[in-house]
Amino acid sequence: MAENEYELGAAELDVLRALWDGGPGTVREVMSHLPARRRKVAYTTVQTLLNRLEQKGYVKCDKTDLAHVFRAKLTRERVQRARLKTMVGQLYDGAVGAMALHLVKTQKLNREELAELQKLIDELDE
Amino acid sequence: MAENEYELGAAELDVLRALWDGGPGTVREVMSHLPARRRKVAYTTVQTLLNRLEQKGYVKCDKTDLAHVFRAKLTRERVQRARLKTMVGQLYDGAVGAMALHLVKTQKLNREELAELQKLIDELDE
DNA sequence: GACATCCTACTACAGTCGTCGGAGGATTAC
DNA sequence: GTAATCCTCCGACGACTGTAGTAGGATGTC
Repeated sequence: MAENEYELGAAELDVLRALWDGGPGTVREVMSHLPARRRKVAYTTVQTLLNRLEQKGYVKCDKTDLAHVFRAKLTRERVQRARLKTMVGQLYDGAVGAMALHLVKTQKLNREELAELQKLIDELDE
Repeated sequence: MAENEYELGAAELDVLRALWDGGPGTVREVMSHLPARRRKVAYTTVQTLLNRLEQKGYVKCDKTDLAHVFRAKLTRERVQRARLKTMVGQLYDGAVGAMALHLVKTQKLNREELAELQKLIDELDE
């Protein structure tokens, strides 16, 4: 169960992000933290998404009050890591280096980002 | 239409990879280049996948011979780039630097990969 | 020419995802 | 206390995915 970590659709992921960004909250609160492009979905849609997320183990739900309070169970980092790993396996045959290179090369890092990356490399390098 | 570039399921992606890896080929040839874990699917499954890929514009199909010959229309790089971009948007709020950092930090690059990355940074840096 | 074989076309089916509506219970506002 | 609200629960529906079976045409084999 804890395996299929990356099995999240785009809408589910947006809801999870709303939880990460806005902290725990009710359906309505979560809805208000959705990214703009997703803001116009129906209340019950968000509710459904939240429930599915709960079933999948990404979210926990406190049902003591009338309006249930949802809270992310997995951190953003955890999900990021899993997705990264999936992608490196799917598109780079597991070659992390190739993916990193490709990322830096094609997605235009600015000077600061490059510097930071440089620093990280130096640290790892000694 | 050319938009939903990343809208590929895992199985479809594996088929596309088989085309990238093995070059153009018939259903049967493509099947033989599938990654081991996907090797046991039925012939017609691969056929269906290939046809869907064609409908989506990822693959072109030469129908002159009895056994049609399929060929990838998009390069691996193109798809990688699109996926990277999607992911950076979905999970890093567009912060490419953060994603690069995270990738390098959590997915364990070896010494050579670090060196290569270093070289790339140097090049970009001047 | 009859049979085995290979290939395509079409259909199907269950599971997931995104989306919501309606029923009906709880709370609030008069 | 009655109406308006808000919330949850449940069911649904269409699109997309993964998977595959079947019909039937083309080809090769004796």
